[in-house]
Amino acid sequence: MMAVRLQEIRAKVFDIRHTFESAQPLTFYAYYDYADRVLTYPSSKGLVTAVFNGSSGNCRIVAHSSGTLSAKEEITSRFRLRDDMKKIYRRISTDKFVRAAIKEYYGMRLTRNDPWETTMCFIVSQLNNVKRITMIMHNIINVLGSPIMDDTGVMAGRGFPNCESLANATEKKLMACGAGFRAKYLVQAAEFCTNNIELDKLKCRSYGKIKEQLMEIPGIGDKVADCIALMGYGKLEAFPIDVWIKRTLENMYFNGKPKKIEELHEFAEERFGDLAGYAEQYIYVYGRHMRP
DNA sequence: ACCCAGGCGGGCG
DNA sequence: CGCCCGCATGGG
Repeated sequence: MMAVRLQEIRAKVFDIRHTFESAQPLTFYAYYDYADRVLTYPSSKGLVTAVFNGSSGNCRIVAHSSGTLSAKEEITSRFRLRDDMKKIYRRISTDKFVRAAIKEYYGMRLTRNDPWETTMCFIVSQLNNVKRITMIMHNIINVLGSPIMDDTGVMAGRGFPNCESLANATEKKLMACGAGFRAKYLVQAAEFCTNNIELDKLKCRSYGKIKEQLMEIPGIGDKVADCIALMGYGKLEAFPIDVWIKRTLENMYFNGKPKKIEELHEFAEERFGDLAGYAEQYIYVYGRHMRP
């Protein structure tokens, strides 16, 4: 029996529950036990497990992972624990509404995710709900994912299938996973990425360039491209505008008057600048919480 | 039975 | 261009 190497991380202004409930890619394929506070998820290099303890924004994390991966670095990066939340809150607290959202969801972080996984997650998300998105992602992983071994060589789970695997999967197989009309987009996007573009190589590009490239991929439009830029590439200036954000912005800032997506992008950029993505995530969860 | 869900692509005026 | 429609499917 091999000794499991545990690593400890301490973080301020971090709430795993708020983060996990905020409908980011992790929500769709990780497993979080609310009673035991244990999070388990497959990453590209192995299976990661972490236990979260703490309250009022102070968090103590004990993590370990299979393979060569450093659990500490993985968790720190995945949950953006190097971000200075106090500073971010100061910057985006432009009004009462955002301040209330921060108070309600204090410690919620944006997460960093693999660009390809994020792409699939948000194609699946269109005209869909979180519960079903989660179900579909799990099905895709179980049917097409590659095995991940634990330290003793036993299969502990499956990792997200790469774009070649999905390009070779049939639309029918993805329909069987519950993807519905999005199955076609998933296969087309996988084929496109296999043949025309290497998503990891976009990491060093600017937000604008990344969004432009992503929108070349079939099944990806303005909103999904911004989600991928934000949560897959960590571009904090991205501001995805879905029906909820649109409705909330119109209600909170425009007296309920309908606005075009383009106008709302300009509004967000001007108001929240290069931290618009954080503002969006707080407005999103709070807007849904306040459901009209 | 109906309506909705973190949109997108295609077709039409 | 801008607008409108269909798209699969499970849960309220």
